[in-house]
Amino acid sequence: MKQQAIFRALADPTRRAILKRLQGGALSAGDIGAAFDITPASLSHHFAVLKQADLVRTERRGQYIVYSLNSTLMEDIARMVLDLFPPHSPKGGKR
Amino acid sequence: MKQQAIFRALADPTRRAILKRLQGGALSAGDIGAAFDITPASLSHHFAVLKQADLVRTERRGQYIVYSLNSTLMEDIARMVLDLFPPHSPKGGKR
DNA sequence: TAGATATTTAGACAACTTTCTAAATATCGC
DNA sequence: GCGATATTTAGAAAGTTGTCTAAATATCTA
Repeated sequence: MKQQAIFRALADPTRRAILKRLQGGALSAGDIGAAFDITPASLSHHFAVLKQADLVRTERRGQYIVYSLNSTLMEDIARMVLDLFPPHSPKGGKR
Repeated sequence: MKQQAIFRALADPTRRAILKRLQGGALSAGDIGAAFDITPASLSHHFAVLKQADLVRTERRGQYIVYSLNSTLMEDIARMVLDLFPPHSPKGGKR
């Protein structure tokens, strides 16, 4: 798990917005881009960063390339973040 | 809560290492810096970024300036991150 | 196969970051 | 108050990032 790639990917607001946009399900690059005032080329760059961090997965579907969240990473990421802070209630439990 | 400041602060490996170093308790700027091959001036810059994100607090103690984690932010940050991904098991439960 | 649509790659540029050295500020002990 | 120690501020250099335009690649439809 490339911690640095993940933190770096999350540092940009456009990329976080892309992730949010994908919460509803997979979308084509174009459909994602429709929400942003940015060129397709710039979008593509952000996708590359997200992909390198393995935060999104791609699948070509005919003419389109469809992006989806890699939500299996979620717990890892949460752990990564929590790991930066001292334990609250050391074992068993959240809450 | 300045989401952007927080994500930006976490994006740098030196700053994450500083946070880890503070897990054991408050330390002076110099004590923190002892672990890094970096000038005091550069360290100070990183402290400023962490402070701006409110991830650390400072207190002058005589000659020293003592840094400590603002761990009350921890849950907010975890939520911020998890918020980027779709809910796993919607209500009640973790695990 | 040709033209249209969707996306990425290449290359350039401005803005921001990380780092440095040098100088400024604050506090301590004498 | 002076000199020493601790930290920050200022200003500059090198590297990285986010954006753009132009061109390349892939797929669809006719």
